[in-house]
Amino acid sequence: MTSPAWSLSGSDGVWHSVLTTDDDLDLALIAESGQCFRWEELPDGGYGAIHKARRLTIEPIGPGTFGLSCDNAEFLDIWADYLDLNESYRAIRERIDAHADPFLARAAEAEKGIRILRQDPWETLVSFIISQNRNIPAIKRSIELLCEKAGRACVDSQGQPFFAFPSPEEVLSLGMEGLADCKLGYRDKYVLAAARSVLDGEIDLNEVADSDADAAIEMLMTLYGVGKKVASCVALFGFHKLDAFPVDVWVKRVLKSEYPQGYPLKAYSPYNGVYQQYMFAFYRNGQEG
DNA sequence: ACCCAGGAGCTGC
DNA sequence: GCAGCTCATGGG
Repeated sequence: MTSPAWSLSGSDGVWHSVLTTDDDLDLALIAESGQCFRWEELPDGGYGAIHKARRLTIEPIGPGTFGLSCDNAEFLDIWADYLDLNESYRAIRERIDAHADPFLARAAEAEKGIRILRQDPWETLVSFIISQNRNIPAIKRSIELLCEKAGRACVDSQGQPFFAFPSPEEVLSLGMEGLADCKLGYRDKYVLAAARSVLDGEIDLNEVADSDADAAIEMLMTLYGVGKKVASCVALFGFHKLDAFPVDVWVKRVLKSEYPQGYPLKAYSPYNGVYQQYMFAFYRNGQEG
């Protein structure tokens, strides 16, 4: 390993800790990437990110510099891993050959700063089951309702209350009646079934974690209400299988318009999921840049 | 009013 | 097997 592309300093009088990095890190692009549903934009340009039973406030305060609401110890323990800071996304971008694939090069340049967060597998599974057939505001609303209804009440270091994502037990104990308040529509039975499958051991999330992208997707697809698209998203965002390549309507458009001869999945392994994120964002954001 | 978003479950080949 | 339907649901 080379030396990390990031470092921490102590309190600057305003923030508890300050992160400095020269790798790709754009909070707005991550928040809008569709991979996470519990990031909230704050009035001062920062973001509040909820992960398990913790909440981080992070705000850009200069080039490659970010103010943090946590201390160094918590950042090293939790958030450096969550933000996947030990992976160089610049290096992943630089593998793209701009002559061979000018479109991907353009997309990656326009969307550089996206990272694949290391989110909780169970939370990601339920979130993407909820996501099917819906837009992001609707997904966020349902997830918040589910957390309020079944998650543990928590308070962050600044005294702000929030709810943790409910465990499989907590979801199961809600039952169909409790889930009805979460505006899940017909997906309620899928969410309940996922909780049962995890608790029954019908699916072993640790085994999914130990598998490669294709095997992980296959296992996830055995769950009721989980098809290939949702399984690929869960593999990529919940199990950090960077080679998983979710195909949704936007990516279908990309493949049809930009790669009529076929997309070189083999050549881009094991980073297909990262490149998918650039292309997805580039098309969805209207191919600016 | 209308369009958008994935998966299940069916039909017909 | 697999292509092509229909259904269920909530938000913009």
